[in-house]
Amino acid sequence: MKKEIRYWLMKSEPTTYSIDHLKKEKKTSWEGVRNYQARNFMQEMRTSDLVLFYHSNTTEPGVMGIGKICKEAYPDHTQWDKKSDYYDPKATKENPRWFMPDVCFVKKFSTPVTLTTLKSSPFFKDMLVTQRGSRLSVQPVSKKHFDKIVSLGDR
DNA sequence: GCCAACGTTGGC
DNA sequence: GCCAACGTTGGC
Repeated sequence: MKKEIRYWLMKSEPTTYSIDHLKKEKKTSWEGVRNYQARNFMQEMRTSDLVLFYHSNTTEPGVMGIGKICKEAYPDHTQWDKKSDYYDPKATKENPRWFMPDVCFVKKFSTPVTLTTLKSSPFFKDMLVTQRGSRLSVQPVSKKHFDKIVSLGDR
């Protein structure tokens, strides 16, 4: 069976969870996503897929480094936790609504690839993240965009 | 802190 | 099933 690596972009607010947190922990469960489109993308993710780790809602939003999917989507336990911000009263154990993969650390860029950089080049103009009003926190990325961003960030 | 863009909710 | 009201995201 053919197995092709796919590429993704995942947003996180650095005050909540930054690339440095991931670097230190090596691995994290991507809990808290409460958007169906983002959830569906996470369910498509396969082990070894690569992820652009993006900082949102910060002074310089942009891609900070690379992660890798190290466990495929499974139910997000915070949906059942009444004390959690991510609690969803409509989710049941029999019928979980929300799923998350585990993401492992690969590398932190020496040079972050900022949203400004991405927006300034026509090469990236059809990326979802550069489109105005794109709030989607988990997005597919093409190989050409992934490779280019890595070449800009990792040097 | 503002606000545009977008997703979700709920009344009808 | 429509759509107005509301809540959230996230750049600036």
